[in-house]
Amino acid sequence: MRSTIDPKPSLVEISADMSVSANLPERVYATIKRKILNGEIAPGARLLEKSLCEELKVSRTPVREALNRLGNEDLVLFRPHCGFLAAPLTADGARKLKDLRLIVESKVAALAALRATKSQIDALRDAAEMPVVIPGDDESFVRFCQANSRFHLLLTRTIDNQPLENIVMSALDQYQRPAYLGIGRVSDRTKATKCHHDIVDALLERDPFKAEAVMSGHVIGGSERIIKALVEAGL
Amino acid sequence: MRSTIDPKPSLVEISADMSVSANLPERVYATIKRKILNGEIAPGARLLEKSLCEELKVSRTPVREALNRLGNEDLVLFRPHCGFLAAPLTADGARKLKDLRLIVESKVAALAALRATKSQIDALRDAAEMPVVIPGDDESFVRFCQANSRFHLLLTRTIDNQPLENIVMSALDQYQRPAYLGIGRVSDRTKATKCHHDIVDALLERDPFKAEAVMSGHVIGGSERIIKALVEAGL
DNA sequence: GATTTTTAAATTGTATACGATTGATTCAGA
DNA sequence: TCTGAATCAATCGTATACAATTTAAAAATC
Repeated sequence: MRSTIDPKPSLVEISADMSVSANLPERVYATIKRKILNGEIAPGARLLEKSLCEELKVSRTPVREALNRLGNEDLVLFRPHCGFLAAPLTADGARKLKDLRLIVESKVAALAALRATKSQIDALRDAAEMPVVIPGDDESFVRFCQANSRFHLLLTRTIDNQPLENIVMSALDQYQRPAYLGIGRVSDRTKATKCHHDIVDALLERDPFKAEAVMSGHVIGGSERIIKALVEAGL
Repeated sequence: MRSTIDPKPSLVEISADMSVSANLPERVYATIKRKILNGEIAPGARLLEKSLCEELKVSRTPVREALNRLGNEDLVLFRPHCGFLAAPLTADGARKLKDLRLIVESKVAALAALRATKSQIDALRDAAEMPVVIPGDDESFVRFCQANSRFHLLLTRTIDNQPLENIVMSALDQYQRPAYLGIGRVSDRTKATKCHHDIVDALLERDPFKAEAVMSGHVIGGSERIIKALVEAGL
């Protein structure tokens, strides 16, 4: 995410309303991003600058800026002289995303166990509980994903490191994409809630090893299912 | 770094010659980046689009694209309607960079111990040796920094994960900035070389815990010196 | 002399125009 | 009918023009 001098909002929290307020490039960025994440723009689809301009009623300048920023987040690919593509969804990509999350988030959990304040841990406990998912109800599933992202983001925030937050946010965004497309869309609410609470417990006990181990299991567990589903879908 | 479909070059390796070849936005990006990293553009300095255009003999479009990309790497800050600033150099920023490197690179080392192939480890052993630094000779110091970055990047490459590589590259770039400005510019060649060899040994022994521990020490050791120097410089 | 207001210059924000490159379609030839 | 080349349309790459905003400087007031 591009750095601004003013406080940087969390993507998870703002992506919904962002597309109506704020300045032009930000709005365009948020809109295209949302369309890619929720599958409105299919993986691998070509992104025509002109179409996006007409759709969003803006010129090419802010559209190109938005596409460049999305390129930095690996949500779109860029090929010189050929334009932009929505990033394809592949099992290999999901595997790499899992590795990235494993590396970053497991260690984040460990460090959080050493550093998080009591009030931060309290906030995490509140965020640990995952909402119920009603089968067939998209809304409830979206809420589930957002609640999960929120917990992971809140945990990352205890480290107080904006670039780190951006990395985790970006990974979580990408992580949700298959699910939004109906691939590997299993929400084991009980298990996720338990993992989150276990992590909170580890923080309270100031046990970095436990925090790291639980987080590793949580990341791997969730990812394996998605990777498997992607393989089965022939991706 | 922006994703292209074609293989992505390492910044450390190409930053020198990049500024003459390649396409326009890439060239502009590489040039401005180099100027910020080596201190030619001072930390906190305002980056006027017009000046950069005149200097590089291009229009504002590629310059703005480059500045946006540098914003994503936290090398420039962006304030709406006020333009871009070269990121200031602060002790707090260095602390956060240390945390980021600690989180990412320590776990990269651990994972590398589990996954690196024999030939990758051989390549790392070759890259472990750091060149001598002749006091007062900038060239030799630049070579020292590049050799260090190269080792860390090569280690990261064993994970085979482009976004991860980009994160480490970006962190290494920022990490070098104070040194290029003459702040905390101590090159303990012997110590660095030993750390690198210890990591290689850990990989050979397939010992993720040792790899992680050595890397943690290496990152913290190097950073502490720089943070201390920044504090003493009143930043 | 300090502070506020006004005014003007400079800079960024956005749109658009033009040239370069690419990819697709058509037409000719085998 | 299939292959290949040539042409054409569409899209991207870059530059530039104009509008909106800000900063800073100068003047006026306290």
